[in-house]
Amino acid sequence: MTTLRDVAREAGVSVATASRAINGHSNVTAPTKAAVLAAVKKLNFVPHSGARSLTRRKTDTVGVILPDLFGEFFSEIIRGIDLVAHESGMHLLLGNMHGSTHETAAAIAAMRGRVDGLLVMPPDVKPELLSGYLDPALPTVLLNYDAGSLDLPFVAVDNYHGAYAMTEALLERGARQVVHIAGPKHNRDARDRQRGFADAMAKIAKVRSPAILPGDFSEESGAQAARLLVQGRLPADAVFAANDQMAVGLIAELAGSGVSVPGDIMVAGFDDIPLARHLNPSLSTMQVKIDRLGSTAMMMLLRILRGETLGATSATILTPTLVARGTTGGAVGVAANEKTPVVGARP
Amino acid sequence: MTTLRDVAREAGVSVATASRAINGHSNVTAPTKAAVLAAVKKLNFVPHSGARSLTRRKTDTVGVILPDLFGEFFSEIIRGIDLVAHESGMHLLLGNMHGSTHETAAAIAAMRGRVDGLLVMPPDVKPELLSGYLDPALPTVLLNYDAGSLDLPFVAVDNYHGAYAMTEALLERGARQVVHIAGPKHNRDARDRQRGFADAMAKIAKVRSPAILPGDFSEESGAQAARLLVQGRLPADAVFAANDQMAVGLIAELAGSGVSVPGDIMVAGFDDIPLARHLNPSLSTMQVKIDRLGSTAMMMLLRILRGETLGATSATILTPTLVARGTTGGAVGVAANEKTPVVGARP
DNA sequence: TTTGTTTCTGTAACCGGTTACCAACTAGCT
DNA sequence: AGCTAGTTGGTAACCGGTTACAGAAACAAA
Repeated sequence: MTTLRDVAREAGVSVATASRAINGHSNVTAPTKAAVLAAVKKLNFVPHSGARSLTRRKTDTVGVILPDLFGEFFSEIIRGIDLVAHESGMHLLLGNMHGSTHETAAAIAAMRGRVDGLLVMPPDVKPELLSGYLDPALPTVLLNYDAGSLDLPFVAVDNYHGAYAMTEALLERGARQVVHIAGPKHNRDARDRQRGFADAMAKIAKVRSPAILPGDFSEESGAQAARLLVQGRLPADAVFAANDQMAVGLIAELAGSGVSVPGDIMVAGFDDIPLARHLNPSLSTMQVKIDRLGSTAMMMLLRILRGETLGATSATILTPTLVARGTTGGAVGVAANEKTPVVGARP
Repeated sequence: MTTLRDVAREAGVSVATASRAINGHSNVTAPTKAAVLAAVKKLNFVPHSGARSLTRRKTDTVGVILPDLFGEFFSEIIRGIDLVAHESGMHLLLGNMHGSTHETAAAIAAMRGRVDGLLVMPPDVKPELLSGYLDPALPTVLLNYDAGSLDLPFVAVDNYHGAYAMTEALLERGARQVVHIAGPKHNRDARDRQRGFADAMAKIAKVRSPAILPGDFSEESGAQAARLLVQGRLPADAVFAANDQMAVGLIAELAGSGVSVPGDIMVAGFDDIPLARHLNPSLSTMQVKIDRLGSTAMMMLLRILRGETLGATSATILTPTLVARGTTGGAVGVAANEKTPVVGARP
């Protein structure tokens, strides 16, 4: 393990000079600099980032704390973050709270001294608890979490208006009896989507208490909802699932029961997972550009780290866009402009 | 920012004692320890991991260097790694070479002093170059890369035998003229799969030079192969695509041209991406348990870090398993035991 | 009381860099 | 030559922890 002292000795200069030569400071003569760089090459010296960040009080790393790593949602977020981070020469330190609220505190604490800033996605953590975990001295941007009372910058998805818009679209397509499959009760996204649905039904269709079936975002819970629908003979001409996964399970089960989609029942989801466009018929859904969630948050964090103040942009809300496809009779098959992009080195 | 000295002063002890009390060393009296811990709580002290790892010469972090972050392949690898890392209290530092061979060196160098070990996936880097980039003092396990001459531990997928087995299965199903859609020329996985295909054709069907269409792992290149097939009137009763993505593109295009799958042509892929089972008909493929790739590599790295020697297990090869589904006439629809698992907090 | 042993705590060096501050040297000028 | 201004490079302190070593305190034995 060669250190800076080794390089300095080899080049016949002091450690200070060696450091300055390597970091391109001006006060080093050309020959001295050359000698140092030669020594660096000869000894194969690579600076020790840990030591460097200790003195510089900068790690060039941001911590990313996610509730889980399962599925394409998180990989897209990470990709979005990485895209921006990479441009600025930042590294990503991954922290995973593995679904446990308790581990959130540990994950955040473990980041101290390792990162310059934090990107945290704490879906199930109560705001008052969260603020206790966070270090006020460490710049933090929240992911997919409306900070509300806390005045922390955040990026979130407008689940409410997205659900409202989708419900509206279903009604416009002629649906009268729209059933909603809800997500987990404690989940904010799920609750907002349900509210958007209910409000749209009340305002537009003048339906006071629309049918809402329970679900937990899993495919299986979608299938279960389908069974309830069919066996319970619940009158419905459209189903709006709180996420695509459940819509997928629902459709498969409906097909098994001989119910035609969209002929008998229209179906809509939320998220636009890649699978959505490949279903037959393809799934209508609210498209959330998940990578944007990550890249936007990262950009905000970078601005904070540069000392800028965010002002109004400290609360960024991304609006999902409606994608009408086959399950609402909107389009059939895979549209030409909807191919998935080339996937780098994916074997 | 409270430091250990602050805590020591508050508790009226020396920094050494404070450090020992916090780290649970035995040689601290109960009252002293209590005083220190009280000070820790009062000042809200969190140890600075950067400083700590400098002296301990241990970072409790492993670097993960991937060629890209796009798609479910990488997220599954990361998840597999994290699963094992988390159990051992290890953190993950993400490095992305963004497809550029040149950046590989930079990404690896940037890890020095930040990590205890490295997990590297360098699909397009030549072995002789790679060994130049790597620091022999830093324990490293290669992902999805047969180290060959280099004697580095690695985990790889047996692409050759997987492709062989799939080709064999197609022939057993009655196919006579199997066409292969190859992956990128420079890609090792792609080449191995092609070899497996060609060898199976030669050995089993006694076909010397079977038809091989070019591809690049993208959906679009699968569609293009379909066009070649249909317009070029290439005689074929089965197509084996080097990955699922291409199979997906192929099937969509064939359907558009009125070719029935598996009626006119059987189709098989490789990887078993989640989409595969949801297609209609569902896609027959070689299942690669991608998360296992990551978790196996991480376990190997942990053993090295603990000072164990890997011996024979230093080269681990994962065998893909054949999943016969609809596109080879194997099964129709989604089998009951093939539902995707519940997806944590995915909104 | 003195000595030996054990147990606890403090001092200071160290991890591997960065950088403030100062000394030495060069060059330019009177 | 003598003096100042401007460079260049060295010494040493520092980042925030850990830990080897030594010294102090407590207690038992002689």
